Amino acid sequence: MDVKTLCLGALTRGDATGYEIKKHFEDAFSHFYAAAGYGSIYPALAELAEEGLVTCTELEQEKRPDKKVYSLTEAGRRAFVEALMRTPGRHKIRSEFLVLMYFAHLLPPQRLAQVMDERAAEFDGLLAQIEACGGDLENAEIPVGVRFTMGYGLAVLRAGRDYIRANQGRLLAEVSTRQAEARAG
Amino acid sequence: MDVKTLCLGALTRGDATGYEIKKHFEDAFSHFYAAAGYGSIYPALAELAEEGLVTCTELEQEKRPDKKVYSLTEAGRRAFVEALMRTPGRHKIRSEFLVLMYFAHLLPPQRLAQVMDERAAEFDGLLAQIEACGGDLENAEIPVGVRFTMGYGLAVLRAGRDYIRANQGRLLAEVSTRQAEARAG
DNA sequence: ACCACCATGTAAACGGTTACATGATTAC
DNA sequence: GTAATCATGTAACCGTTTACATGGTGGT
Repeated sequence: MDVKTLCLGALTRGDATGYEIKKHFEDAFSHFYAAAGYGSIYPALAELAEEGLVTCTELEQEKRPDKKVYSLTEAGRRAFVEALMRTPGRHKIRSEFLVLMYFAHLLPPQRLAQVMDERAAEFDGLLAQIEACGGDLENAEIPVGVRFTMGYGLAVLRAGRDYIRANQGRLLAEVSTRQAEARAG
Repeated sequence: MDVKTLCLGALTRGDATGYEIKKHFEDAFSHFYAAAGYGSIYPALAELAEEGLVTCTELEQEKRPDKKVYSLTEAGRRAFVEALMRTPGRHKIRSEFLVLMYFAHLLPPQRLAQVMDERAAEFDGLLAQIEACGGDLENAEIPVGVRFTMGYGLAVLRAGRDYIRANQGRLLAEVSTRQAEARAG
């Protein structure tokens, strides 16, 4: 799924500028889709406008730079739904964190503790973000799919964080004793 | 973390060909790091050899194509550990699955059911793969870090699969009634 | 018969990240 | 004063994916 398709999706929620689209990704997608940068969003919007999938209205502002507000066209909405029908719906993970942990026996315990702390803290932050947004999962205002992704995030992030916290001490102890044994011969 | 670094890591486990390295990624990394293809592994190994981080021995085989067995050098091992010390250890997810679910209200229930079934089945497959490899997590033969990633995978994949299974019926029902309401006016 | 496994590589295409370029406002 | 927010865009770089190219062995 490329940034163009993602932008179409963001615009199904209402008109927005490139800047606002990026914020939306950070607010709603951060726990399941690595955010795209401006370097890919702005060119994507320009291309979508050329293809007639979005329209662009320039607004002059006082005390602020001008902004370009994009709106989804009917063709854009159709193209987006078709893209959703076609994509295999893969779930890809690239976890340098787990690569680091996989090679734990090669790293000093201090470094491992740091890496685990950082990840648990990040998961706590993402959990807080989901909990803050919209209050509870029973809120009928929230679209059903959005609620699904929030609940999914809560379930999986908690499982990950709890696993890290529960196994941190043991892993550190085991790595320390193994490395001490290795040094002793 | 690029493919070159990942190849160095794979070679800390013992000498291997490019083909075997890819298999190792698929066996051990599949639930936390999207596999690299041959198109990135073979060039990566060639570059590592040029840099003196690995050595390469060509073996002629009968009834099989020749193979090139790569070994980590001392410099390669140091470079790998340094890379592990430097990387921020990020945990990136790109889930088209959750993007699809986020926009559930735009999709037919049939498609949503298919997408959820596929994902739950994939998670079951990954769980089976982890459970098959090495038997139980108390196995002392398995390096501590490898055991950590296996346990992490079991915890998080189970949480994800269980969440999908538990919410599938409700989501489908809600989407159906909402879409019926929308059609009715 | 057909598919999976073993085994290596190249080249083009594609897409995303990063760095650069600019600059006022508002809140701490 | 310092950081974050608002606001857009380009260009070079980097790395991965995909398609192409080849071909014998072993199992169902």
